[in-house]
Formats: sequence, structure tokens, C-alpha cells
Amino acid sequence: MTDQPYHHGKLREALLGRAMETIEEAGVDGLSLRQLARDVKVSHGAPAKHFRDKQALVDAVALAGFESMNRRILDAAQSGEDLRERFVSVGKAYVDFAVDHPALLTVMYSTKHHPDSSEELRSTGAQGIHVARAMIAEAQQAGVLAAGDPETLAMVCFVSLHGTALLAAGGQLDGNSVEYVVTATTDTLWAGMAAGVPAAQLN
Amino acid sequence: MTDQPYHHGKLREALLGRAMETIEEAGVDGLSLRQLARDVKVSHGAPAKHFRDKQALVDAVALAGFESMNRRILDAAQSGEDLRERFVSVGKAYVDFAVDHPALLTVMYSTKHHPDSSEELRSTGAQGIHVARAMIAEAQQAGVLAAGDPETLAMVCFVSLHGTALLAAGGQLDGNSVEYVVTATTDTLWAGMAAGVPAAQLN
DNA sequence: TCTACTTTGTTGTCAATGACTACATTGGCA
DNA sequence: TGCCAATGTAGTCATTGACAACAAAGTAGA
Repeated sequence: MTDQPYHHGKLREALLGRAMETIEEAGVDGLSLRQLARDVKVSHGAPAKHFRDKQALVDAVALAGFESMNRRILDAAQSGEDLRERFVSVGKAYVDFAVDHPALLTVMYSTKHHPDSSEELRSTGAQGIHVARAMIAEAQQAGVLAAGDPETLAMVCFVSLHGTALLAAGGQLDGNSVEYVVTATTDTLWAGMAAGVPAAQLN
Repeated sequence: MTDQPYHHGKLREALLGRAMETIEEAGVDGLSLRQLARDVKVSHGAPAKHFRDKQALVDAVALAGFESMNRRILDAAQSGEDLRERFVSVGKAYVDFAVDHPALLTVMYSTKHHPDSSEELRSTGAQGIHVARAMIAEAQQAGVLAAGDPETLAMVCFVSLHGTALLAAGGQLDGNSVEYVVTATTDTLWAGMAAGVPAAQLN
């Protein structure tokens, strides 16, 4: 046999990477710890040393996914000059990520939604909304948007884009292109925030 | 033994009902065909006569879920006088359903998103958006909303409320109440549609 | 009524899986 | 050098989904 070192050395990273590939190809259901061990040329018991059980592996995959997504969003938030353009860019970054990694996104959110998800996962997953809030507050102070609680408005934008992202990832936008739906959504939201929501309606 | 009749008679319904309960309690992963058979006091091979495999059972659960949800949405669409109020009611009906059946909703959409989901499932799942489009078109003709493609606007409203629903179902709205987020979302969307989206932005 | 046929349910079996345990090897550290 | 925790291996077990052979119950026609 070729002299395989006993210690793999980077087993954890190798498992994580291969797991992400498998999930993207076959979904979470297509992920098997034993098959994963075979792929990485390691015995079927080895993964247990790095991930207590399958759920722990999936959690780690989800966390890595959120971190990658957050990087994209932060980059987008600093592109462009116009505030509205930056807002649209962030929306696109979010949705584009979803389209690029549809299965991963499903895992990310279903894991985050899991009753006993880690605090780290929850907070990392909630980071995107902070970016939106900052942008909205800035636009209000610049007089581009009407007054209104930035926290609430950011939440509205987030949930709306979240829906767009999930549906785009699932190819459920019927005939519409992802680009078109994202633009329409961000534009409608921006128009609503610019016009302002009559307070009387909030009763 | 008690004289169990050989034929269960309503096995399919019993399996479906129990499966929905199990999913609501333990998620799809907690659903086992064999355990399901035990729960319904039937041999482990019996379910196969009604559902070719596990996926077929999950598909049936998803379909039943969509049908139940559509009923709620249609009811809401006919409540209230004011067009805006009816619009908000539909949004609330959708999100309320999600909150009442969080795990079921996850199954409904992940099943619908599945590459080889049935046409029946897809169309049943897309029914809600038709209701939204009709309401928007009506409001435009009444002069309450600005002009704009009703199809596109309905899509925007749908994706936005879909995100709200999923996050509400997952308890991911942070401190905000479901009622508050739904109201804020529908109001922002309505304000945007009433003000109209500058066509220049669509480039 | 007798008889074939279909539907529904039972029992037995198989390969694959996740989880667990006991054991072996490695590399770092005192 | 020698100890020891970390890492990986090998073996085992219960559970699961799927399948096949068989049995019982209902059904329709001569």
C-alpha cells in the first residue's frame, strides 16, 4: 500500500468540505457519515472524533455557510455610491448566494430553526439584518427615506428578501428571473419606506 | 388477542394523520415508516400498500397541508370591507398558518421545492399567489393602488410574506410579535404599491 | 353459489446507516 | 526517554427503508 500517514491531519476540514459538496449535490438526506468517511479515505468511525454525531456535522456546515454569506453581504453594502443602489446590492448579494448554494441555504435555515441550535449559529445567522438596519438609518438621516423605526423596517426588508432568497434557491419564481424579482422587491420596499407608512394603519 | 379485523379500513387516513402529528412533534427526520406502523397498530409492511415509499407519504402530507392553508387564505380574502384590510388579512392568514404548523410548513415547501415534485403539488402550492394578484388588480382598478403589473406585484407580496411566514414559524423574529411583523410588512408593501415604483429604477 | 381476481395486510429478509466500544498508532511534552 | 491525550481503526448492534412471498378479505361474473 502507499504509505498513508496514520494521522490525516486535516480530517475535520476535509470532512466539512466534502460534506458541503455532498449536500450541494444530493441534499442533506444524501449525506451519510459512512459514505463521507469512504470519500475521504478514512474508516467509518473516524468522523465521530470531530463531530459528535451527524447533527453536529450539519451544524458546522450551516455555520460555515452563514459566515460565507455574511462576507458577501458586507462586501455588497460597501459597493456603489447611491444609498438606494447599495440597498439593492445587498439584496442581490443575499439572493445570489441563495441561488449559488440552494441546498446549503436550506440546511442553513432548517438548522438555525432547529429547537436546540447553538447561540453562535443564531447570532451569525442574524448578522445580515444588522447591515440592513444601518443602511436604513443612514438613508433616513440623509432625508432619502421617511421617518420610521429602522429596526422594524430592517426586519421587514430582511423577511422579504429572505422569502425571495428561499424561493429563488428553489427555482420557485415561475417564469421570472431572479434579477427581476429581487429588483422588484427591493424597489417596492424602498418606495414604501420613502413614502412612509401612515401611522394610523398600525392599529 | 382482541379480534382485530384483518382489514384496517382507513389505514391511509390513519397513516396520514399520524404522520402529520409526528412531523409536528419531531420533524420529518423523526418520521419513521416502521414507527408509524407501530403507532397505528399495523405491521411494518402495510404502509407500502398506500405509499410507495417514504417520499410518497411526505408528498401526501405536504399536499394536505397546502390544501388546508389555501382554505384559510380564501376565507381571509373575503373578510373585511376595505381592500387594504382584506390584503392584510390574507397576509395574516398565511403567516398564522405557518405559526400554527411550523414543521408542516417546512415540509410543505421543501417537498414542493424537490426536483421531482408532482404537478398537483406545485399548482396547489401556487394557489395563494393567485388570490394576491386578484386583490391587487382590483385595488388598482379602484384607484387605490398605483399602476403596475399585478403579476409582478403579487409575486413581490408573496415572496415577502413567505419570508415572514418561514421566520415566524421558526421563531426567528427576535423580540417582535408575529402580528407586528406581518402588519409592518403588509403596510410597507401596500405603501410601496400605492406610491408606485418609479419605472426609471427598473433599469 | 362457486370461482377467479384484486386489494389490503402480514411475515421474513436484506443492505445501509448511525452510534457505540475496545483497541492501535501517533505526536507532543515534561 | 517515556508518558499521555488526540486521532484513527475495527468490530458490533439496533433501527430503518425497501422488497418479496404469502394470507386474508372483499368483489364481480358465470
